[in-house]
Parts: sequence; structure tokens; C-alpha cells
Amino acid sequence: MTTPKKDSLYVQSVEKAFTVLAVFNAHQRALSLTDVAKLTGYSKSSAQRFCYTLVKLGYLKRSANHSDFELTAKTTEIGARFIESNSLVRRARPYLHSLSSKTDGATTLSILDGNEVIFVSRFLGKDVLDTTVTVGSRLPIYCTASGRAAASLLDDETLDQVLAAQSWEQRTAETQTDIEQVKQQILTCREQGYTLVKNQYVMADLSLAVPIYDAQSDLRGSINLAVTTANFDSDQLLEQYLNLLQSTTRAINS
Amino acid sequence: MTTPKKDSLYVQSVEKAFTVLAVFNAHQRALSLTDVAKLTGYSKSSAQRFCYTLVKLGYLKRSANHSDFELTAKTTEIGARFIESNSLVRRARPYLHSLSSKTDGATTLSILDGNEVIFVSRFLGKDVLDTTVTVGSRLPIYCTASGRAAASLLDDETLDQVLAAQSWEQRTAETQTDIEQVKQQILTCREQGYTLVKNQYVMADLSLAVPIYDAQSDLRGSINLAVTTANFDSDQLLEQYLNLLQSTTRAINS
DNA sequence: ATACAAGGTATTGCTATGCGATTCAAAGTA
DNA sequence: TACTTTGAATCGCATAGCAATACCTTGTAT
Repeated sequence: MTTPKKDSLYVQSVEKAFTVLAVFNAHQRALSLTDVAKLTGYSKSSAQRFCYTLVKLGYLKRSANHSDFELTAKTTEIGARFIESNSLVRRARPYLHSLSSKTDGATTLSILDGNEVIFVSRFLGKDVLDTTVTVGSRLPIYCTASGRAAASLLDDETLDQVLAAQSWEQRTAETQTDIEQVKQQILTCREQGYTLVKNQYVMADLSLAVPIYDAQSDLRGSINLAVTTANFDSDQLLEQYLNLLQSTTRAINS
Repeated sequence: MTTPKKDSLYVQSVEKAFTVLAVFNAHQRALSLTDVAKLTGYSKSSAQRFCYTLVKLGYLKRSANHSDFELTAKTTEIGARFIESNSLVRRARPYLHSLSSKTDGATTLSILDGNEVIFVSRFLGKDVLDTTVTVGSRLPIYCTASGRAAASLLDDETLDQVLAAQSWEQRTAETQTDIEQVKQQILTCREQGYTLVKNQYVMADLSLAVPIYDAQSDLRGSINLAVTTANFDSDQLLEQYLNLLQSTTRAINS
């Protein structure tokens, strides 16, 4: 933790603004000032100032009812700047798009952030029915191929910390919630260079992921190909696409 | 403009933090503290404070050289919350994905923001070669089908203001830079319900767009289908896909 | 219709947060 | 080595941000 002296550089108002933005989500699309104050824990007048400021800056707007606030499309620009500037993401995108066209599945580049992965690039092939997960979505590590593959790049100590911080929620009937079992899968991925995950995050998901490390931006992540159990079983997926996924990852890295 | 009294609610530090984030882009991936100070116009110690704060919040990180700062993947979360919460975007995504699969082109939902449009949803079909434009990208109105179609929903006064604010840069040899000419195209779109644009923003781009208005979030935008002039001419595109694009738009709106 | 509660809007005196100037340390260059 | 530039840290101060509050508007119950 930082020393008290160091935190004199920390601008608390900035934290508050981001906290306000973060209370808006899929389940809380439009929020009143009183909602915002309650959800953030800030006083009503603090909430008023930060909502007012964010409206002026264009990141929030008033709802049609003139009471509520909601996020604007301008919020997407902030992340777009990362997408457009990060060299790994830029290199990966054409390859991922090509791979999704070849396989008709969903291809994703994920990056580790704290105890989760963030999807930073995602292309959907013809067979994909689910459009809810998007660039910027955070997913857990313990029950996603993306998460496990990315985590295989961590040192043991960090891996243990990350696993200890997982929710271990039983998302499907088949979700593995034994920490040692999942850790073993991650260690296996570390050795064999890929991981295959089925029905762990959501039923019918069958995902194959390869870890990827980018030295320029010091990012640990993974390249993931997701298909549906309706079209593939595990052996088929490995046989048909493991080599392609690995060569794609090598091409992105060169 | 707001009165001086009203701006006592405005938190200037928040503006500064977003300004700092905004100086990072594809051409300025990694910036030193001195760079940030120069580009923002803030004092060196202000730049230091905001960079420090944004690093603590996770939106910036130190580059491998320990001097420069760069954006993190966490920035994408902010926009993801908009994507996941906005009802128009949510409704549109499955339809857009389906349309890109049927046409092999790129489908986009754009939303007006100031004098530009922002891409808030985008799916790439097999024929698409260009992966540089992403969710969160801003594009001008005067030379894009998305922009023109969305602008057709504006009242005349606002439309004139928006057109007056365009850069009118000659992006390709064929870019229309006569304001009256483009305005006429927009007014035609208003009447006929669609616009077709070719080689205006970038060579080989052939785009068909339909305006869309969402009453719930009071958003003006457009649904766009982009193909390449290598595969289609204008008449073909209209004949094959105009009806499909319009019925897709109606389905999204119901 | 009236009274009360809840939520939005605006104000204002106060203080602590953010500021800028500066110093010190580290790195780069000739 | 000397000088310049850049990064890191400090500190007194004043104004930016704060919290309390009053006022206004809307909604609800009797």
C-alpha cells in the first residue's frame, strides 16, 4: 500500500467520477440522483456535482423523464483508444477475424486484469448465437478457457492469490468449484500450451484457449476459440482447430 | 451556456482526468509525464497527479521502460457498460450479427454524438478485410453512410450546424466536399428512408444505411451495411439488400 | 383539497483537497 | 565532467470541492 505522503498525489474527485460511471450497468440502466447517491455512498450533493460534471463532459445524459441519468455512447470512445493503440490488439484483430470466418465460432483476445480477464477483441462467426458478451466484458478466470489460459502465464504465488479471489460460484451444473482441481488444469495448460473448457461458464460452451504474452506492453492474455457443444465434441475441436489456433497465436506474436 | 452560478457544480478535476486519458491514441501509444503535460496543457505537477491517480484506478499503467504511461484494457469496461445497458444496442446486436452472416459484409449500429457518429455495435462478415474500425470509433457525418443516415433525423437547424462543423477533408479522390451537395443527399435520405455512399470515406467502401430512432433512450442513429466495390456495384447492393436492411431495422425497432 | 414525503435544484460559507512552485534525484547528452 | 532534461517528492496555500441547507417540484395518502 502507498504511504500517506504518496497519496497526496491521489485526486479523490477522479475516483468519485469513475465510481459514479461504474454504478450504471445492464441491471441499472437509468438511475436518479438519489439512486446514484445511494449506490455510490456519496452525499446527495456530491452525487449531484459528479452527475452534472459527467453530463457536461458527455459521458452521462438525462433520460427522457428528465430525472434519471444514463450512460452515453461517448463512453465507448475511451476503450476504443486502447483498442486502437495497443499493438497486441491491433496485430491480433485481423487474425481473429479470419479465424472466426474459418471456424464459424467466436474468437477472442482476452487480457488479464486483476482477478479476471477482459475481452479486448472479439469476432463472431456464423454459428454463434450469443451476442451478449462484448469487448470490455469481464469474465472470471476459474471457469473460462480464456481465464485459465491467461492465468497459466502467472507465477505460482500470483496464481494462488488470483484463485483465492475467485467467486467459485456454481454457474452451471458442471462448473468445477474445487480450487485444486482448477489449479491443476491451469498447470496442465502451462505445460501443454492450451486448455479446453466445456460447460463451465455457461452450458453448451466449448472453448479452446492458448496463452499469449506481449512483451511490448507486458500483457498476459489468451486467444480463445469458442464453439457450441451442439456442433462439436472435445476431441473434434482439438483435432480440427488446435493446430490452427496455435499457429494463429504464433503469427500474432511475430 | 450555463450561468457562472451553475458551474459551481462542475468538478474541474474530473475534466482533467478525462483529458489525460484522451491524449493517448493510436499515434501516441506510450507517453511520458512531460508529453502528457505538453499535450494537455496542464502543469507538470498536475499531469503527475492525474497520471498517478489513473494508474491507481487501473486505467493507465507504466510502460515497460518505467517512464511512459499507456492505456490499459480496463478502459474498455466503461464503454461495455453502455453496450450492455442500452436497450437499442442490446436489441440490435443479434440482428446485426445475423445480417453480417447473411451478407458477408460489415454491419454497424451508429449513434449521433455531437458532430460525428460513434460506432456502438459492429459485426464483420467473411468478406471484410478491414478490422481497424471498432466499437467506440468516431466517424464524420459528411462522408459516411452511417453519418448521413443518422443526420437525416435531425431538424434543419441542427443539421446545418452539424454540417458547418464538418472538416470537409478530401479523404478520397471522390469525396464530396460541397456542403449543399451533401445536405441534399441527407434530405433525400430523409424522404426515401435510406442512403447509399460509395468511395467517400475510404476507397472501395460501398455502404447502405437506414436511419433509426430509439424513443426509450432518445437516440438518433443508423443501421449500416458495408460491402466492398470489388464485390458489388450500387444497383446490386440496393437490389439485394435494401429490403433486408429495412426489415432488419423495423425488427430492431419493434 | 390539504398535508406530508420524497426527490430534484440551487445556494453558500467553509475547509481540506488539489494546486503550483520548487527541490531533489535520476537519467541523458555533449 | 558539466549541463540539461525528466522523473519523483514535498509543502504552504487558496480556491475548488464540499456538505449542509433552503427552496421547488412531484407524488401519495387522507
